[in-house]
Amino acid sequence: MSRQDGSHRRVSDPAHDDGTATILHIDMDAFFASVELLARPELVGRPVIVAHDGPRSIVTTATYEARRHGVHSAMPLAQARRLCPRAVVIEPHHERYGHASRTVMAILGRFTPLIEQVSVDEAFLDVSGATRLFGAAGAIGARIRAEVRVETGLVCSVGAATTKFVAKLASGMAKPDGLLVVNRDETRALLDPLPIGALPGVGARTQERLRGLGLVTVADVRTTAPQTITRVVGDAAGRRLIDLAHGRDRRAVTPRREEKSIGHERTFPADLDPVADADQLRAALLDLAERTCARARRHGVLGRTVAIKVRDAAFHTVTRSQTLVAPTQTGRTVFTTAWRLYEQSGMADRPVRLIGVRLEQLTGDVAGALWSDDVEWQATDRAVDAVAERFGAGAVRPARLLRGGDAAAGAR
DNA sequence: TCTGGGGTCCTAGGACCC
DNA sequence: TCTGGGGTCCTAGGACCC
Repeated sequence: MSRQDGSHRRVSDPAHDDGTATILHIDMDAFFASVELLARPELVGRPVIVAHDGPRSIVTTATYEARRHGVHSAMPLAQARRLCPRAVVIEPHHERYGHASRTVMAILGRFTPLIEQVSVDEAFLDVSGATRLFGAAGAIGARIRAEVRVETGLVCSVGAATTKFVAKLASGMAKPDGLLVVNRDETRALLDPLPIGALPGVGARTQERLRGLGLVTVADVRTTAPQTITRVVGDAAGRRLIDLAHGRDRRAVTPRREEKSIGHERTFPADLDPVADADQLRAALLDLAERTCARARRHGVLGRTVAIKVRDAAFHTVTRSQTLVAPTQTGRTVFTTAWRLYEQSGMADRPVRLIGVRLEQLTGDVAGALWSDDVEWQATDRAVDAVAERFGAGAVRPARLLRGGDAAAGAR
């Protein structure tokens, strides 16, 4: 293994890279926070937290200065503030992240078309066909890091290995601002001592269950009888875990994956009373349905199943879904279905903390929509989309949302 | 400490069909 | 009259990831 670490200006040893690593994982460091610092350079070196500032917010990203105080992603903002009172909290700007992300992905595209973007700040590259032009994976990783830094002012870490899983592991170990190449014959030695939580798919629950079997490290998983493991974590998960523990991971880098569902959800700043705040609740659900469908239309997909999610004051969460006779991308239809599901959910008499809508079973078959009974709304939706395109989303909104006014808008 | 919002995948039971 | 097994679809919930 060879590590290039920005802070020490150590250059990775090209002789170490034996060419067996052909998959790269690129992961931006503290992405949202770093993008914000580009616009606020005076904050560089200070603890910075990116979070929407609400009573129930969580930390989206924190700079390493803030992380040193124990702040991390998904932590309640209130707690983060206690841990690091001096931290500057910045409101997220998703358009900026999207823009930076596209710039980074374009840089990656110079090396291979085989790019699988996992999220705004993360991607896998299969460079097996690019080494003749650009050298081994380690060399490509180093170039990517340099070009990203020069052209965006942002820092990323890169892992290279023979499989996706190990490449991702390597980028994580290289952080911050590093590069790590793991050759094939180094894989087992790297994996064996790691805690089982390092395996993708092993979260808190699974870790607990495996610990109940006395399994602590990846080596433990590798050397345990498969049935023992599948018995506690299920068939599919168990088999995958064992494979990963052996360093086996046949998942290919797949450039475009089709989306399976689209949805929106909202947590209210304070719980809504099902009776007194019924209008607000309806307005919120309609807004979520409209936004979900606007996105579906933009993506050219329809959903056959409408699903809702309701979370009560006690954080108890329930989902309900209904499959329609014909797929839809019409806000009105999704809203009516969703509202009915809510009323029948058994949650309709309790204070609501969160409500959400999701379109599932997506199909690109627009012809299917001709059979649906919401034809008359389709023209309206198209008109709304056209105005939104010219004047920005929110220029046209259903009357119900205006009436309830800024209660609904303010909940965002 | 008090828990966001966007998703994916898996499991399990029941309905229904052959 | 009671009882198969397999396959597919639908629904609910849970775990997990970024």
